[in-house]
Amino acid sequence: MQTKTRKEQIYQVAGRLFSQRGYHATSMRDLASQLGMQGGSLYAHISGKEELLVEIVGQATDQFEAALNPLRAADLSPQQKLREAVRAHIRVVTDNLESATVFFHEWQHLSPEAYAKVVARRDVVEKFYRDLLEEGIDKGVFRQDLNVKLTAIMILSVSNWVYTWYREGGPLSAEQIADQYVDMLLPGLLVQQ
Amino acid sequence: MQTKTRKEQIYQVAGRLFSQRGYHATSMRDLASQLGMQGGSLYAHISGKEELLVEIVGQATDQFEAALNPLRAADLSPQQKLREAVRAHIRVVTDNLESATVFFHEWQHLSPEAYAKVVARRDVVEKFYRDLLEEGIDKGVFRQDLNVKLTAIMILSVSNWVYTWYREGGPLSAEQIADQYVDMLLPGLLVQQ
DNA sequence: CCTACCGATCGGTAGG
DNA sequence: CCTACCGATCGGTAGG
Repeated sequence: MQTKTRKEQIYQVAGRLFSQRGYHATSMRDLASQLGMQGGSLYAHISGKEELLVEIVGQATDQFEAALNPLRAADLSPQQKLREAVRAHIRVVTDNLESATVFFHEWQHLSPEAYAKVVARRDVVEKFYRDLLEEGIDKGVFRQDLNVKLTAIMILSVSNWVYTWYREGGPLSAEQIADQYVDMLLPGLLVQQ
Repeated sequence: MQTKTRKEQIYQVAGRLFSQRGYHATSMRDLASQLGMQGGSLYAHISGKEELLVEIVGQATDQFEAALNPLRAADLSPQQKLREAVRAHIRVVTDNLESATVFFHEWQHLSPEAYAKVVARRDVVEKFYRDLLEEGIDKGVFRQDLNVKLTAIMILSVSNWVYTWYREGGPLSAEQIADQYVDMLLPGLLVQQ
């Protein structure tokens, strides 16, 4: 296991600063000084400030996709698949709190091309939950009268919002948060027994 | 009904620009030009850039308090009170989409003193929901094993997150969104019949 | 509300 | 990775 390349170090410190102060409020000199170098020296490693934002937001999106995609074809009941999805989703948020914060807060400040790509990849995550809900409806597990789109947004709301309040060392693990959320949400989704 | 004062116009345009571009990415000259004046002229009306942020965030907080506080002592069942609270909460978000966006995105960039005040006022809103849940538990309506704090955060999550996706002219009104959310959430909160 | 300006700082580059 | 620098722009002020 090699130590981090200088480039990865730069991304990491940029993620921390962007999440704390915001993208536009972080100067390249702030970033450089935290890395023990001069402002201009950063450009030996990166092409510009926006590369940092593109990279951090891209890393976060990668993580969400890597966490959810394997569940698409998983052999689980809809209830169990929802539980595993929310667990994985919240774990991505809590394990990558800084890049998740940058992802949710700063992606609007990307250039139009990078912005469009992120929108498309966000839509994939939302579609994952819509497909999951529709699968559950087809199987007779979830209520037929669900508003699939709004329900997917509800699941995303609670899972994403974790980035605003979760702090390491808090009383609940990512799994515990997810399980308690799913326990509260499932009764409203399931058909009456 | 008097037309807006110049100061109110400045706050409004600042809210729009801050919500679109972010606080730090909006220059006082951008703002001035949208108002048909020169950059320096703004300072005849306001003390500085931060006054704008303080004012916009303060307006949003005022709205949340004004919407929820009257419900504290309302003579409603816990279920109905929850429904009215989420309706009012989401209505504040949808009716003030720009200042709500600034509130959720930019309040971290306030000076330490202004920041502390906003934190305190956010805690009041969260406490409103915790009190509501505890009242429902005491009355035997909500489950005794609810994690009150996490449940309050869940309600805040879905209600607040509306700012990220709601657009005027969409298929659902604030009331419809709120009602569908509450319909889905209540079964998980109520004691089994 | 304008003109003209202030010092400070910005992202980025040239040349080593 | 550093020194030294570029033009541009920042928030804000003085004086009218």
